[in-house]
Amino acid sequence: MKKVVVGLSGGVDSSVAAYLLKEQGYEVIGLFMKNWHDDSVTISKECPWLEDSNDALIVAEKLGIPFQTVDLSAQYKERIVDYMFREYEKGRTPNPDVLCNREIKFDVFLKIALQLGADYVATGHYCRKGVLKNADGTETYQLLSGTDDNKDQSYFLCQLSQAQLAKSLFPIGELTKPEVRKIASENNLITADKKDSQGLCFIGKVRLPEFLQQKLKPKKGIIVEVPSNLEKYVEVISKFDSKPEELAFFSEKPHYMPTDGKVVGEHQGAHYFTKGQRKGLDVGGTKEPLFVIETDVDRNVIYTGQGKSHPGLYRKTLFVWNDELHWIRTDLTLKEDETLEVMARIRYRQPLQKATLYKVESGLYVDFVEKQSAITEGQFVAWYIKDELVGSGVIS
RNA sequence: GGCCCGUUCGUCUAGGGGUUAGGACGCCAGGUUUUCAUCCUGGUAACAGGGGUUCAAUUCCCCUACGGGCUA
Repeated sequence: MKKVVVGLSGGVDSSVAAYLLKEQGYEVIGLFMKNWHDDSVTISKECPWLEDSNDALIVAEKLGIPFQTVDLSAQYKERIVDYMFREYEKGRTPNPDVLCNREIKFDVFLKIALQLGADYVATGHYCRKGVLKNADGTETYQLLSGTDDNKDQSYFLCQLSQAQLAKSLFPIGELTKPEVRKIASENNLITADKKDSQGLCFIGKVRLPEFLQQKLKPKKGIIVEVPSNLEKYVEVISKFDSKPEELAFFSEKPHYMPTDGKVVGEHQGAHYFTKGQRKGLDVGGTKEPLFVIETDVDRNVIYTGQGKSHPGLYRKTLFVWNDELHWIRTDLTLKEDETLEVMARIRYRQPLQKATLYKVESGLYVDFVEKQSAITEGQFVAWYIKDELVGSGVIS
């Protein structure tokens, strides 16, 4: 009998995942990860993890499976929280949950599971795993989107490797959220009606500026409103000698100066803001809302533009450096000058966008057919072929 | 120092003898969302101050405080 360790979070999804594995005849062990204790930074109720671990325990008892708790908060702090601070400090916007999957759930946690003698780990992610048989007898694993495309969470797993996928199971990937809840309630799992968790995985909802203030001190700076008719936005019709040259041109973002607009307000630190952000600027009196179009953490200046369609918000092409480029399907890795037609997204739940990948020596261009709003450095771009996530990278 | 104009939610403003004084942006609160954001719904909030006229004044009139034009 195959042994599976399922990460029970205390939510419905992982509860049902455990239930289904049990039904399918696996030997199932429930393992709860505690990764965060500090309630002082979260918005909602205090001690959410205590309630969650209790629920996980009750579910495990109900299913008649062994249950354990592990405390990974040291690793979580080191690999996720510190990474967040480092990225924000650089003026980038990290995605801790993508990292949490790569570094914690499918690394630290996976290793613990294997030590417990498990063949697999399982989670309550809405995604599926495909297996391709190779001619030489080996297998290639696919990360496929969840059947419920309203809940598809493949994006958050975009940094997993073949080795990690090999050891993973996603029991609820074929189900929709309502179906999962139905199964939970039919089997009297107490998590059946529990509200979906939101915010940072394991930490919960936080007010980012307050959270970041633990490490990044406030620093007053100016907010500049850039007019939408700035000369820098005028598209120069240029001739390009090569495709890479053209892509380099379109992936370039405007280099703003405070003199490109007028000062409309003051902020408490450019590194607390992210591109595309509207709330928190505290600047009123405009006809349309102001959106952040650029943050300059060196000069500590935030550049904004008025309205959803401000040209400063849009770009057609982005670039990923080689060392931040990741292929799940290593067999599909592009070589220099090769291209690939894909569907891509730059944020969780963003509808997939038509794009072309173009590999150059130093990295990879992702060239979208439609201009994209708020392409943000530090976030992950993930590309798909049909329903398969084949690779991803950090936007530079 | 004489004769004109302006002062409305935090901000930009609409209005005009009887209005729940409207909107936008901001802010706040919910909702959506396992990242950051976005997005949706709702809420908060104002007639510079003091006198008149009038049944009634934010609106009309007269002063007092902050912003624009001809004049010695």
